[in-house]
Amino acid sequence: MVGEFMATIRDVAKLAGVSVATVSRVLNNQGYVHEDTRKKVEQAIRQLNYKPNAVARSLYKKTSKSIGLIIPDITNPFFPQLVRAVEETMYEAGYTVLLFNSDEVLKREQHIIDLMVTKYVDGIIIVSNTIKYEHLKDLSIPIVALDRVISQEIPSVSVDNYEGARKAVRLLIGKGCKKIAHLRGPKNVFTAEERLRGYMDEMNSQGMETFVYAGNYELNTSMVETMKLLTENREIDGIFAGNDVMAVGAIKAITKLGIHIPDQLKIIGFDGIELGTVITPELSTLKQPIVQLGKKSSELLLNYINGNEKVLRHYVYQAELIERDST
Amino acid sequence: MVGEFMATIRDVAKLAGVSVATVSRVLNNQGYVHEDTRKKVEQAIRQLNYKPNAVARSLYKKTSKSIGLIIPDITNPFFPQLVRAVEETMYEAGYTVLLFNSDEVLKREQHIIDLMVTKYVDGIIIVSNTIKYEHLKDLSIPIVALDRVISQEIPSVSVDNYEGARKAVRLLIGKGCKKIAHLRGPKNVFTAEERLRGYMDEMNSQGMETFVYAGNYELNTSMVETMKLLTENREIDGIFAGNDVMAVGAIKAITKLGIHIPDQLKIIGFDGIELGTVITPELSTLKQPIVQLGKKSSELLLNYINGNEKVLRHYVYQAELIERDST
DNA sequence: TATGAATGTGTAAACGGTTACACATTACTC
DNA sequence: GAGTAATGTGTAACCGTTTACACATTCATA
Repeated sequence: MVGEFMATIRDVAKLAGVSVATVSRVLNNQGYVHEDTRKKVEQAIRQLNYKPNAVARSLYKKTSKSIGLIIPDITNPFFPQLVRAVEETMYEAGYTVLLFNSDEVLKREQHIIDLMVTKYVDGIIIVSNTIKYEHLKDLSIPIVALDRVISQEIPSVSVDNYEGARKAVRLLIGKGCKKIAHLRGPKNVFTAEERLRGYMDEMNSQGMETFVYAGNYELNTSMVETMKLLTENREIDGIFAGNDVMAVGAIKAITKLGIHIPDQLKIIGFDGIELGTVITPELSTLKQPIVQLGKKSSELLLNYINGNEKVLRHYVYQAELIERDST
Repeated sequence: MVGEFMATIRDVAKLAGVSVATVSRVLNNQGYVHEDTRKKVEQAIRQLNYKPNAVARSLYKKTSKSIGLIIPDITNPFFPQLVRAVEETMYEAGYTVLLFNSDEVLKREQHIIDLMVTKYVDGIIIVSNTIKYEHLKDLSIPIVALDRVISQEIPSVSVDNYEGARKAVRLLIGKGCKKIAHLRGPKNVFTAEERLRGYMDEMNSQGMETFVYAGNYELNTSMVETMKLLTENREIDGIFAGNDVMAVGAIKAITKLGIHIPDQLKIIGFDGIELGTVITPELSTLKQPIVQLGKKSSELLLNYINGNEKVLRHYVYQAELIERDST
């Protein structure tokens, strides 16, 4: 691998008996280089186990072959797959990813962005509800918003949460549910608001009464809230949870209460994380194409970095209804 | 934030009417700077919204305030917490983390390491069974092995899998299990081998017959294998699964067969991932101090980077027995 | 008051690459 | 065979920092 001594381009040049410019040319495969010279240089490179210094290159080129990925919290089961997809795609394109957990704290996000600017990252993928266009508009590096659209001016890759929610509700109705509650996600979170809106619109269009319960996309509060919901309102026979994690929490509560799923009560989640297939009963859900989201956002960012993408793009995917045992 | 124009140290110097050396001195808070001069410089810095260029700094200092983190796969539920803890600790110390998923493919790991060397990362934390001391010995940057010990020569932070396994088996025996099977993890994986060894030793020391079934730390194969195990050998009344994911797979299979947990069969896992508390019945397990592992490995690495740590250290944590509903 | 230490500042050379430009040489074209 | 284009190579400036060194000035001490 690499020992204490690291050869520089000058060492290679000396050994090969050429100038550094020539070495650089063979390295980057550009400009004219005589075949014999190239051979000599390649030989010297091998002999010294020379690897061009990425930092020096960055300094001159103002590019680092790395991108920043800001997510709220990798511990949230939605993100590992997303991160994996991004890392994978970027790695194949020769880019390194700098990972940051922001907890959606604006101050922290801003600090992270400043940091990345000084490191010459070539682009940023961000998942955030707190950051707004005004915080980003002066930035000179490409940014894409992932999973949430931040503003019309920032390219994005996301899922149609509204339509997905309507599909979820429609399924429950189709299965004969008469009283359908919604365990909503946190306030001011884009995806949660959209899913709530979808629920409301679909319910209203069917002339059904709505029951909305607070939640924050987390398991434990969802358990508590479900307990409350079911004791307060015993005729509820369908629950649309704001995400799979909440649905799993709800299932725990429901099971604890001795209510049978899906006979007495049907439940559906949103996201399509693995957890849903692991629990009993397996969870029906609206599956987001997580890997595709990660991949597409990476490709989009790469296109912007390379200047291929000239117009602002917003990609929207549809969530896929996956029916399993909970409905 | 940062616009198209990025001020350099020369711009600051010019505006403040001093030399770049002086600006550098106030920036790094070292050497003598007259109070009045410092004021002027700080004023200029603010005025230009100047942020020192990390890349240029790296080039000269041969340091990047970043570290590499190589894990097999972030998608494996053990890793998100670990990654979070590392990122957190590093961020607080002013370091950025470069994340890589290696799938434990040696070629890829080596390539990643080469890449990091050219990027002047200050250190590496690696989780790997494939990489060996010989691949690392020529490296001049600090490395620490996480979750697995690679060799005596590489500092490490890990868990006592052997003793943990013995504790798990002892619990099952204490609960009255007569025939205890082990769903083992993948061959040649350090943690899996240690847990197997713990199982064997504890069983043998109690004069009990052993039943070992193959597995690879994954859910689906675990389900299949459990089905096989229970049809082949109906008297099994205790299962020690190599990790929690396998335990969850086993529980699914067991539930499907209509066998009641924990009355007819008890099961215990290893890891202490969140998943275990989410399923029904909640899983008994040997909880690894995942956050501590991440934190300690980061601190250890930082100490090596800063030259504080002079002797090679191996930290070993004990897994904690957590009894829940599956036993 | 002479002298050395402490304080304050600037110049220029690194760090390790890339590339504009200049200068040769060789290959075509008519 | 002259003129032009294509090919091949080197020199040196540049990217934006840090720091060794030199040089001044001020301060303290005997």
